[in-house]
Amino acid sequence: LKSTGTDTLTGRKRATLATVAASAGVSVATVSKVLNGHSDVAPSTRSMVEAVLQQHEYVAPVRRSEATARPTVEMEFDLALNAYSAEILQGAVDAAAELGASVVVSIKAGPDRTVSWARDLATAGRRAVIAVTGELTTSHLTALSRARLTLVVIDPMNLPRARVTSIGSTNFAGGLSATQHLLSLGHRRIAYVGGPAGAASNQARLHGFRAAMEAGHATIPPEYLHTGRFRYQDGFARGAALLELPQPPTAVFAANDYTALGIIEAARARGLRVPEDLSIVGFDDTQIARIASPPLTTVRQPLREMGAVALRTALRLAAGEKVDSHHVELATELIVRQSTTTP
Amino acid sequence: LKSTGTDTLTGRKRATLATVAASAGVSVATVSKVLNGHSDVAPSTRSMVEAVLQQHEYVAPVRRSEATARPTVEMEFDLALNAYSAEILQGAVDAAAELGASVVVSIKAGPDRTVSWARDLATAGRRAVIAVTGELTTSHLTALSRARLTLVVIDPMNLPRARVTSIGSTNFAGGLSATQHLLSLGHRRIAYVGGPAGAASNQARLHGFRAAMEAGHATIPPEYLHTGRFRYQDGFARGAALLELPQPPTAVFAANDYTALGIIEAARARGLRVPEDLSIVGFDDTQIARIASPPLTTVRQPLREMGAVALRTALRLAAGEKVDSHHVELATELIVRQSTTTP
DNA sequence: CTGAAAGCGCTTACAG
DNA sequence: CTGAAAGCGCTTACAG
Repeated sequence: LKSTGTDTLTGRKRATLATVAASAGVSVATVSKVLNGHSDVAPSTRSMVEAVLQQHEYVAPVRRSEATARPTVEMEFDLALNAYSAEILQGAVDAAAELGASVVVSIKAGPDRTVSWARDLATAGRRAVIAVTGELTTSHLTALSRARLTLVVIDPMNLPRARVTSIGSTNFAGGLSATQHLLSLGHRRIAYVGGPAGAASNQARLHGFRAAMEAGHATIPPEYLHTGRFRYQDGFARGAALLELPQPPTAVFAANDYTALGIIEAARARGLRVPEDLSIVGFDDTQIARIASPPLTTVRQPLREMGAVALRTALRLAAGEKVDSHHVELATELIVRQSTTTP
Repeated sequence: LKSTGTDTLTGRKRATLATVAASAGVSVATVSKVLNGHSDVAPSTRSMVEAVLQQHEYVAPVRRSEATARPTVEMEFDLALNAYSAEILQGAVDAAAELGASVVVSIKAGPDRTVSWARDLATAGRRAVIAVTGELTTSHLTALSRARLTLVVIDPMNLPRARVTSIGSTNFAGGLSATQHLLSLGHRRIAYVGGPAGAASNQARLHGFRAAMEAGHATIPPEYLHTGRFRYQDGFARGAALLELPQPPTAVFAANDYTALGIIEAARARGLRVPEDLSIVGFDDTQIARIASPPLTTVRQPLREMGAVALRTALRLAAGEKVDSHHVELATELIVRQSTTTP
């Protein structure tokens, strides 16, 4: 006859009003009033009860309507939304629609994730959290696991040591094919304008670049190697610096499309033509690659599909199913447009 | 001691398992099993009970957590997500975060909205729906009003005759200032590459263009007027056509940024330089305007703020508050960058 | 301001 | 396959 109240994922019992009341030395009724913000509770009692609720990690019970009807996943973006986020989100929303699920969008605000943040999400009935391109901190992970929320990360900035499920793409292969493309056109002086030195995706792209250059017996002068933050401004500034060099590159591999567009503009501002005077390859194949002038040769990341896979994986994990692999890498593909030609 | 179970909005009693069981002539236990998909129910009983549930419009009880903690708004985009949607969404999500609300993203899939679609949203606990740049059909409105859901539209394609709350921007003033800018640079041969002929925002921009041209005593040859669908390809195709003309324009006002980028590329593909050989003004000031090559002179719509205002208005209306006006227009502003110069 | 107690809406182990 | 009944977790009118 008893309902266990057991959390399916962790096996730990969920705190009930009764638990909390006993622990706080008050009646269940009083705890209920505190939870509902009723005014007829002494301030001192209220704060004491609130502390005990915290301590027991009380979460409102999940109703069937929440539990079955429309699973909801929180998709959290680290930065302002843009064409890149839009593609990933599109994939997740499409996949959710197929499964009858919902996607809530949020944008990381505070400096770091707190336990109460995660608990609020659990209370609001979220099944899982998908973090996009975020930096995974220990507090982030702790908060989520305390709240018993499933986490899936897309293209994380750092590779977490804990066993976190992540979705990425074949960045090394992408860097390799972008560079091989430039080499095969006859370029030898090729620069790389990358992302943050610590970013996992940037490292993989850089190593792909290096591997192709070595295989092609092309040297990389140190002044051809730049880091950045995946932004247009980085491309503009680094691109300008590269073009000032006594021996400027004839081609640049940019670590993403925004950076590539910045380099295009740096070239245009100096009266140089792309691709005649400078070839540029980007990375991502967001919408901006197609509408750039000239249209950008770039390495396609299947962003929509990454969003879709993340959503499906998150839901599967939240339902207690196993997934084959804790890290999935989808294939990248070189898309040749008009920003590259022979030197 | 009784809890009313009354729907606060309609005053109608919500059906409970007991109601349904009595009506179906079975026990409460059986209804519960049907709802939870347990296997120990005869198929005939199951389908009969399901029919009665339907008929009584049974909805699972709403928990405190759903009812108070986090109001949720459904934001529905008519087309695939892009840089434009991203800006609006960003504004809505930021405003929601301030109010402790959540934004669920969906993308219009089917040809038209059904009553069950709206009821599903109500069942899932949505407080309101925000429709972005959609075409408002009667069935859309009927479905929402039947489900007693608040609707706010952003930049709708058609001006609904019913009293719908809508958020837009000063498109006429924007079209005017874009054109005045080109005229003041000395241009006389100015073309307009617009959106759909029936789109309200396009009409207002076109009339702003016309008003400025008339005031400046500049004539508009009919072949300088084009419609489109706000897409890059439209700009590319129409731009190419304009440049083929025996008497090509020296400047083009494009009805949005995507169209403007298409025109830039059409010019570049013909060996023309922007702005030296052709000046171009866009509309929206999405991120792509800043990263275009050259950076695009454009009319800024405060897209983020439009998203924020829509969200706040939707929540206010859903809470039963009155709003001052059923149509709000936020101010546009000309942003001069590098795609315009003297002819 | 507090809590005992009634009650609500739902679920479930079990008897038939 | 069905339902009476125990029970869970929560809320609330009311007595003190």
